[in-house]
Amino acid sequence: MKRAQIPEHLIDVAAALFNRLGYRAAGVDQVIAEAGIAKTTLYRHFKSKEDLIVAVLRRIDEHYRSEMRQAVDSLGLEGKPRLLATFDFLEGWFASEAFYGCPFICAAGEYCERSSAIFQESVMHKRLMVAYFEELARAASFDDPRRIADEINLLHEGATAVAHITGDPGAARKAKSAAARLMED
Amino acid sequence: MKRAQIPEHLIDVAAALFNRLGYRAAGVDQVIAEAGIAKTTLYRHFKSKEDLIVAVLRRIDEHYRSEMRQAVDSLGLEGKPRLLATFDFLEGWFASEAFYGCPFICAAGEYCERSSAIFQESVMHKRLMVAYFEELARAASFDDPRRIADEINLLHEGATAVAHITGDPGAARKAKSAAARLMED
DNA sequence: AATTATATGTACTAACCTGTATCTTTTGTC
DNA sequence: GACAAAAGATACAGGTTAGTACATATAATT
Repeated sequence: MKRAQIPEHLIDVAAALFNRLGYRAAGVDQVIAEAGIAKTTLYRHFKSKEDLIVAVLRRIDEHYRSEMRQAVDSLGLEGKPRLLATFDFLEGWFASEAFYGCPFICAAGEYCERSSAIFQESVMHKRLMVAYFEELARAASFDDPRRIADEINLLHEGATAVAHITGDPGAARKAKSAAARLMED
Repeated sequence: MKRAQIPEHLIDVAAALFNRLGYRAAGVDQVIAEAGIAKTTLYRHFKSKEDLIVAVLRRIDEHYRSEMRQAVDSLGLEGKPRLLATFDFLEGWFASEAFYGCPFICAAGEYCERSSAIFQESVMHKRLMVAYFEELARAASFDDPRRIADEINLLHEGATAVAHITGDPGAARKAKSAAARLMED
C-alpha cells in the first residue's frame, strides 16, 4: 500500500469496525490488525482513539451526504419527488449489510457528554442534513421550507431507528408515504 | 436498606448510570459504589453485567410504558387527541435532566449483535410501543390503525433522536404537529 | 436462641485497554 | 546512491475491566 493511502485506509477500516462492533467495543488493536498497519503508524496520524473516531465520523458525514446528493440528483426529479427520493436512498442503506443504525446516533450514545468532540461531530452532521432538506424544500417552492425540512428530518431519523431495531428496510417506504402526505397540504 | 429492596435499588442505580455514561463506559465497580453494596451481592442477583443490563432495560420498558399510559389517560381525552397526547409525554421526557436519548437505541448500538439478549430486549420494547400506538389508533376508529401506529412510531423515534442530538425538547411539538396532519386524511 | 441464608470487605485473577518507547526496515526524495 | 522521513515489530507501562474466592458479619427464620 502507498503511504499516502494509509490514513484514508485506516479511516475506512476503522469506520467499518466501529460501525459493526461499536465504538468502545472495537479496540485500536483490532483496527490496526484489520488495516494491516503498525500501532505506531496509527498514532502518528491520530493522536488518540477519540481523534480517530472524529475522523471516522467526519468521513462518514461527507460520504453519506455526497452519496445521497448523487442518488437524488441522478433521478432527474424536481420539487416534491426530489424530496421523496431521499427515502429511496435510505431504503438502500437499510437493506445493505453494513447497516447497524445511524453511526452518529450510536457514537453520541456512547460518548454522552455534549461537549465531547464526538458528540459535537454528530450535532454537526445532523445540522447539515436538515440544511440539505431545507435546500430541497426551498427548491420545491414550499411556503415553509424550514418546517418541511424538520418533518423530513424527523421521518428520516425515525425510519433509521426503526429499521435498525426491526431490521426491516420497509421503514423507509412507510416514512416516504408519510412524508408524501405531509407535503400535500 | 432492606434486603428485599436491594435488587430494585441496584437496577435503578444501574439504569441511571448506564443512561448517563453509556452501557460499556459505566463499569460494575461504579454501579456498586453508587448503590452502596458489595460486588459479591451484585453477582448473587445477576450472573453477569449483561444480565444486569437486560434487567435494567426490562425495568425501563415497564416504567416508560406505564408512565406514558398514565400520562395519556390522566388527560381524559379520546380519539386523535389521545394519540397526540403521547407527544406531550415525550416532550416532558426530553426536557428532563435524565434524558440522554433512547436507552434502547443506545443499548442496541453498543451491543450490536441482533442475537444478543440486550438487542432483543430493545426489539421487544419497540414492538410493545407500536402495539400501544395501534391500540390507541384502533380506539380512535381509524380505517388503518396499523399504518397510523407505524407513523406515530416513526415520529416518536425521530423526535427522540433529534431531541437527543440537538438538545431541543421542541422536537416533540414538531412531531406532534406532523402527526396531527397525518391523522387528518 | 440457634440456624440458615445472605451481605460485606478485601484481595485477587486474568484479560483487555489506550498509549508509548525503542529499534530496525522500508520508502520516497534530492 | 545518500539521506531523511515514515512504517514495521516488539515489548512494555499503567490502568481498567468483569468476575471470583474466602473469611467475616448481619440479617431473617424456625
